Amino acid sequence: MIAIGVATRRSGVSIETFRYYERARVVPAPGRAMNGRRVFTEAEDGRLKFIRRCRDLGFAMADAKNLLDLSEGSDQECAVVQILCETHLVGIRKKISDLKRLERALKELTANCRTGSASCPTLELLKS
Amino acid sequence: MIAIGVATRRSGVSIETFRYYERARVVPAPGRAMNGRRVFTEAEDGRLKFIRRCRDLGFAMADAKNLLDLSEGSDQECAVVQILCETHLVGIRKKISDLKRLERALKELTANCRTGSASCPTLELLKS
DNA sequence: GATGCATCCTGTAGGGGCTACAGGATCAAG
DNA sequence: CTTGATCCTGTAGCCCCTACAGGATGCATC
Repeated sequence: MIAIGVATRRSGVSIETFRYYERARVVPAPGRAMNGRRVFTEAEDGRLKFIRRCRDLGFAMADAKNLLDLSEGSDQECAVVQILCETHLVGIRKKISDLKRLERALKELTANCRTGSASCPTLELLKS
Repeated sequence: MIAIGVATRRSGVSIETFRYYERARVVPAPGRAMNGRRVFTEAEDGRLKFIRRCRDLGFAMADAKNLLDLSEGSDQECAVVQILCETHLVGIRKKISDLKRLERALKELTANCRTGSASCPTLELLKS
């Protein structure tokens, strides 16, 4: 008899977010008590934690759901999991290098930014 | 007499995106020709490029607009610009370190991922 | 029993920053 | 005169929540 508040607190997902997950069919809808409130089983609790962990690792919702499905399937296809993770890793690395380029560009842009000049060199650079 | 297609192609902003900018009042609406089509001046062209550059540097829309306003103001307050850039830089660096943590976590998660095992170690770790 | 607070419910709207249509009108070239 | 490019408005969708409004319960206390 796990209530929504308990389940979500345990997994670190907010109540609102869980309801969104339910609506979006990320996780199957839990059963209901007589009073209409959601009742979570341990399995549903686990699923929520699983999804949350995937999200924390930066996986997209679709990937998270995919991984969840794989983890519940009879044959846990390790190869598929590996591909998903590897692809994600590539994306993360690309983001890092993109941000590093941004960092460099921004540093360069503001390199001449010293108080005291009449017009702002940074703005001048942005203007072209 | 610059048409929307030309102006947006020049700045690298798509037509649809420009119309969104206009709607969202990111840039002032350009004038219209007799036939109802937008007519861009050089100034509007420049603004579009400016915004685009800011976006390329990862600035949020609000910041980009802010910088644009600053660049068109009479006194280009360099200090404000500097603060905006510095804050943005901090955000970028945080994102980089967050992603690096992700990268490490993901690498660790999949470290045991070798073909041939009965159950997928990665999934086991995600399950907890 | 009444009060009060916590918890839960549904439903809807908003956010950021576009993108992708549908369904037209107009223009320029051949 | 026809074709194809360009433009117009308006609306809906994307991702992943978040934030209400407006209510119904549950539980502890007086």
